[in-house]
Amino acid sequence: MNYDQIMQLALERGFYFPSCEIYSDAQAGFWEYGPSGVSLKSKFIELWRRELVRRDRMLEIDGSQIMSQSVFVASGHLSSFADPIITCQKCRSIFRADKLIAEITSVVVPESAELEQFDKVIAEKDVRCPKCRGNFDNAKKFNMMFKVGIGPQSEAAYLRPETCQSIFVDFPRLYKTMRGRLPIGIAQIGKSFRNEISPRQSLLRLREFYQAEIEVFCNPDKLNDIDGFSEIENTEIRLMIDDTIIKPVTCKEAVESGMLPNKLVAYYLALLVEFYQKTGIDVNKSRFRKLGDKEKAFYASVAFDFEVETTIGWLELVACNYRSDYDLKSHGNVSKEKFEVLHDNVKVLPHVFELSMGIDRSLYTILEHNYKEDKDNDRIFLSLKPYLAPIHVGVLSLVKKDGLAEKTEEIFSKIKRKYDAFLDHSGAIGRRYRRLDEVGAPLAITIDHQTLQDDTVTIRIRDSMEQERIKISDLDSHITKATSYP
RNA sequence: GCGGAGUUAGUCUAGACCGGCAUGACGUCAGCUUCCCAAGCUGAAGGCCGCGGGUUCAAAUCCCGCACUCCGCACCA
Repeated sequence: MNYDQIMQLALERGFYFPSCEIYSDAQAGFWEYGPSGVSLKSKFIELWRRELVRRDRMLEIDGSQIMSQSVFVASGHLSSFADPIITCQKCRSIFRADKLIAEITSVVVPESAELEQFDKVIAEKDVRCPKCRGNFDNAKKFNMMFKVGIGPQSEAAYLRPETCQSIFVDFPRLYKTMRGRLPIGIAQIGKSFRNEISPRQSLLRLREFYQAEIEVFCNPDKLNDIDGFSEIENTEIRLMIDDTIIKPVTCKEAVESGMLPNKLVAYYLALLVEFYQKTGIDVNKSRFRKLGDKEKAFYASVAFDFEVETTIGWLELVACNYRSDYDLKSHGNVSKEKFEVLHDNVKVLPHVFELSMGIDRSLYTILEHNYKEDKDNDRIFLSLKPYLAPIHVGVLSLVKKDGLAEKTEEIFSKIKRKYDAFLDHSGAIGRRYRRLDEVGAPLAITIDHQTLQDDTVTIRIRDSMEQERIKISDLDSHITKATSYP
């Protein structure tokens, strides 16, 4: 399977498609989820809640997507999330001002300097376009945040570039009112917005995208004091340090050998792997890659990317950043709010370990890793985990006549509220099975002539194509058993 | 943003060099038939050929601009 086949399936079966596609001014980097995509996404999120939020007793919030300017002054995004750029007047090529100046003149102007400083150096040293020798326009800041104007005065605010800022901002209230105790995870699912220069590859690089973020607030002096560590100490993760080889190690070994800095980090990396295993992504094709200093985000002191292998290369699904006290300290300074909490009768400013998950990319990977070409049976099917399948069960009449259609509809209405069921009478039965296979429906029940006599139906299993006959009265428990979360 | 290649129905696609009724397949829908794995038959719907402009009696086709998609570069918390 490859990217194009997934794309075609996504378009044909209602997983996702370009936004505003009927208009020619549609912008790149915006995609919509269709019915199958929404269903898959909701189930993925429910699994995330089960395996991370509830398992670790995290607090989940739902914050605003538009946040005030001060938030991003404090977070550093206004200065650090923007690149100083210069445009060649002649060939319109764009360069990073600081990098080009450093390269040509060896004068170092910091990235966050005032724009006039770049212009000054460019004029003094006669810096010209390396491609065409043209002169440059004045330097500009390209900020990846979308700015919005609030109210009639258009006061500056921004669409959040990451969901975690509301978690930091809300931390004092949550900690007080929810009886917080370190370490504590606060989680959020929602949209983030980044003005990417060149969005690419549908769900993989979007300007508006879903994140599932977890910020673990912890006492920096107690990073090896983790209650649940024994639960995961034998969980195997695949670590890549120094961009060399991927080494499968248990979490216990990783901490003891110093590959991971502490038990807290190991614990959450393990939860992540256990979660992804249950999504049906092949974790044997995954790695935690330790980032070098140049690659890390401006706020991170230690960072691991959880990456998976796909047909278009390694894909980052989760950024795991040890943000230390960077965020709470700066929000404390800018807002004057107190972020210290009492832990074992000592006042501490918590540190933060972050798991920032890209949902859209995860969903793409689920599709790709589960896309199966079954040449023997001339079919394509998605071997999705039954609890993630957009449709749990197809409800089919073998033929429409002889009262079978009516009986089928009767059975369908009995289960349609509880399961994602799909009713289908039209065409040959084999064709209807194939359609269900392509959206990954794990089960199909078929109503035939025998149903009218003894109230039994056949139930077909997607992966094996085998069928068994069960009583209608057992249908509910059978489907529940087959489609419930692990 | 730069360079390259593209954009024709839900999906894939012929036609473009050489301007003249937009082709085929799959899929979809209805009916017949069959009755447990994409069978067959009949019929139907679905396109301002990415958008805008220009040349022309006439543009999917030639020219210009733009948008989008893909590849490479750059960028990427």
